[in-house]
Amino acid sequence: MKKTKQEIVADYRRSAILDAARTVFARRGFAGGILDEIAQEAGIAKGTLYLYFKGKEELYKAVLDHDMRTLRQSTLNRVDAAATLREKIAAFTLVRLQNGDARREFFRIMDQEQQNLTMTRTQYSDWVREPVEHLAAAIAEAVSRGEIRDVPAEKVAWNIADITRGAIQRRLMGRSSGTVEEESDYLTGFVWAALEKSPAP
Amino acid sequence: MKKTKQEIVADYRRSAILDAARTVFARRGFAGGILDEIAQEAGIAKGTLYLYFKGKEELYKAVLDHDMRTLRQSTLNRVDAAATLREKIAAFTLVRLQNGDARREFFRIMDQEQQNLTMTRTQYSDWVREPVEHLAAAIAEAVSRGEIRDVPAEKVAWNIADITRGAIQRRLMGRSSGTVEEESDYLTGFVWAALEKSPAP
DNA sequence: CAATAAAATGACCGTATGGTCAGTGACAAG
DNA sequence: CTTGTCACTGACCATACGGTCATTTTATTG
Repeated sequence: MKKTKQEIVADYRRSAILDAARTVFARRGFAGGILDEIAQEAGIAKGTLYLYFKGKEELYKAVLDHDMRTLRQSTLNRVDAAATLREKIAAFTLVRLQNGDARREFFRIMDQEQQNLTMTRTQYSDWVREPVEHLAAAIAEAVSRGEIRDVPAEKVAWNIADITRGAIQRRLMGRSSGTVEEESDYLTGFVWAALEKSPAP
Repeated sequence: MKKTKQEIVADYRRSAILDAARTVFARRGFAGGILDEIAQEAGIAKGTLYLYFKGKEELYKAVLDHDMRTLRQSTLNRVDAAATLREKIAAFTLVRLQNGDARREFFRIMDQEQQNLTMTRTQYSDWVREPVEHLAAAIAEAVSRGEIRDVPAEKVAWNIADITRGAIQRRLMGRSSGTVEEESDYLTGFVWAALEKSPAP
């Protein structure tokens, strides 16, 4: 069924509001984010916000939902598509770094989002955990195949997530000059050196 | 010169206020932290807060100042005291983990503190950077001595800081069961495997 | 074009909270 | 005991902000 003109306009408004909200929440956090400012940024009046979202909290959740879902999905896709463990690690770091560069504002929100919104935290922390656990499974399998050293798969997977996040943050703060590919290569190489059984002398 | 009774009481008040503020800011962040709540937690009236601090921002900064200074100092002491690179890495991870366990509230604030208080950010980011750069120097030196592989010292130092921070966060969130010593040993071992020149097969 | 419906607006309201200050009382000095 | 000082108090104020809704603007229909 074709979209009516109203639906198109409504979709456009909705995403304009989400973009504005992302910008403002990234700048000031949840508690500090001001709805008047979001409305202005979106080019509408404050009252209009309430035609599309129930209130501040729902708006915030809508931003997080959308962006985290996207990040989770693209990470899973690329990690699962990779054939070898090393490629999976490279894929993981690269997707995250690319996302970090492309959607700075969302990553700023992610950093703050450590404890707020306790109600829905389980949901979000699942979305964070899932890709890491896919990595962990691949690591465990590589260990059992004897491809790499005997390491605790889950811990290592989280370590990979941690150094990737750190690299992204340093990029967001303006340090670190190279391309995301270079950064991903470096990270993958570092981790691989820790996993390798016996590098040639 | 001996402290007068007033000075003793004043010191006590001051630190009670700092403790209360740390608790509340850790729970609700800067924007959400309520001065009435801090006063109640400290067992004083709100007006009294203003006898000891100029306002909300100064109070927040006082907490961060005190705790970050302490963390920076204890990290530097222990890292610099360690003789070998491996011991320095172990020292770094261990102090941070110990601090993470002992001062959960401060670390929760740290996590949130990514962009607020832009004025003083340079100050704080120096305090974060300094210990990492001591590590980096030790790594660079070990590289030039041929003790470890040829790695980019600064990057590796930040990677160590990143995995340590991640480990602390997972502990704060209630996952991860072992002692801080076990965790530190694991992290050190992981990093060392990545740095080692040629492990015996 | 008129009539009607739908969408958007922004002035307005209530509440929460950072900050103030006139008043209180505990304590020290004499 | 009296007096003066000063840390302390909490009622109070001003402001900011989330949320509402009567009114206005825009779109649709006949």
